[in-house]
Amino acid sequence: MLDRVNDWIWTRDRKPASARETLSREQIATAAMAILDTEGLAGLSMRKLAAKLGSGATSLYWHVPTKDDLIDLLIDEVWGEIDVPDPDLAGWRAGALLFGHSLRAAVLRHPWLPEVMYTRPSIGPNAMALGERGLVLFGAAGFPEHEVDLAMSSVMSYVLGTVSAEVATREMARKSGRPEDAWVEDLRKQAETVAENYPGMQKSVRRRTAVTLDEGLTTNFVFGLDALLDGLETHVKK
Amino acid sequence: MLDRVNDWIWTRDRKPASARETLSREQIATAAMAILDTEGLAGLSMRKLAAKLGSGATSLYWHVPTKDDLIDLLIDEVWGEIDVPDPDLAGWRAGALLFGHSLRAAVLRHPWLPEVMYTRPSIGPNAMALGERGLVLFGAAGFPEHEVDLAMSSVMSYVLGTVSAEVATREMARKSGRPEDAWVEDLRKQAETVAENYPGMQKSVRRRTAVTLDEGLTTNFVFGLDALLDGLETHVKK
DNA sequence: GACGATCTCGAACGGTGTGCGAGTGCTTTG
DNA sequence: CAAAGCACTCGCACACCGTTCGAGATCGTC
Repeated sequence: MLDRVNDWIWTRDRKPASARETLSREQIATAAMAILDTEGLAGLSMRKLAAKLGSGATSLYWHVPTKDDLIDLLIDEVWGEIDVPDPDLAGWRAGALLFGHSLRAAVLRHPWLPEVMYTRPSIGPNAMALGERGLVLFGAAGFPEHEVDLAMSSVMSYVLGTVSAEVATREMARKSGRPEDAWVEDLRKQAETVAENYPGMQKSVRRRTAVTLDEGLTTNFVFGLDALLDGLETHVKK
Repeated sequence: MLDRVNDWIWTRDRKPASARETLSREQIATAAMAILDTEGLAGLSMRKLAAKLGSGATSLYWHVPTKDDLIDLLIDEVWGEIDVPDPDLAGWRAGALLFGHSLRAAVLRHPWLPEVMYTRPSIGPNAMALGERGLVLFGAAGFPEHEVDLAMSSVMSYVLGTVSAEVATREMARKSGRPEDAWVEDLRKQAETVAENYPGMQKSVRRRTAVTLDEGLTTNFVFGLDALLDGLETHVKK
């Protein structure tokens, strides 16, 4: 370079340990997460991701073995966002409720999760830590030992199942590009035609569309979670 | 043609209405279902499907607008396989239990379902009929009217959530190519290393791998379903 | 200045879903 | 019997995908 002395100073003043400016796995992961959260699973391609980072597509493969591995990383990142309260603070029931809501919120923040989470094992570090804290929470409730796993996994399954369906609905609304209440109204009209010969479904659709989308989905979620926890509570030894 | 007279007779003797032998939407659907059930979602491509039917890939597009539409068709087919008992026969609780087991069995028969069912609405004819019969079943239980939808959908969500995770496990075992018990043993070893610093998870893994894969998954499923139904039952007016 | 490690990346391979338009066989009409 | 029109098939091509390979650039270290 022409101005070698200044360049020397510059580069010396910057952290001398870090070599040239380079891609990192963390950088890739956060960029990928951003694309997933805004454009969904179908919107994430290695080329697009690389473009967002201003690099060549195949450069990514030096930092990440495979697209699937990258997604594994991101899934585990999501598991890391979930709150599992200490049972000493709020007690088991309240803790489980909080856990459920936190799990739901995380999935709503990352609506691509249901599409991928059922196709691979969850054995990343955050998944492990989540499981451990969950076992502590449910262990403190007083279930017979062999039921602790069962209780926890039934709550997780309920929450993930409900919120997966919820995400599907919300994504449809979002992708339609229309205002949410207008979309609900459209849906009602359409469903009423489709459900012409099904009086029960007719009424059901009408009931569901009588409230806000968010309100309806939340009520739905809470109702089932409460019922499940009610049922589980009868198993604890007092 | 050379033998025009005979040809005339031949063609006349065959149903004159049906024209030449041709592809049909049903044919395509059943072939696609077969591929999905044996090779999974990733194993289904339009070219492979066409090859299986002995036709050109793009011929399919005359009968089916799009691959996604085809999958919608197949999903609705699955909904059609599910049993929703008449509440007069077995009562609500037993009926709901049966419904849950039937739903689980259907998903286990079509393990590709969780990967796709959360990405689209279910408004096909079979989905509608299923919903209607479900509402009848849960309606007969004696829930307050506004809770009928909630109760039914919580059961569906629980079952689908649980069985989605179950399918993920089973598919992993299947794809490993090893005998099931050997795979479980491998999993136990691996999980114990991964969960090194998590004593609760350690014990949990050991508990889970102490029984058959099938036995463990079934117990898990039944436990949560029973608990949920217990919780729901307190809502019915006696 | 040379070497080895680290990192980037263009070209290419074998796949994907699907639009287009030409072609083929069958039925119906003149 | 010919001609027209419909129902259906399908090869080609396009734009995209994940990923491999190997050549190159840039660095710290001897």
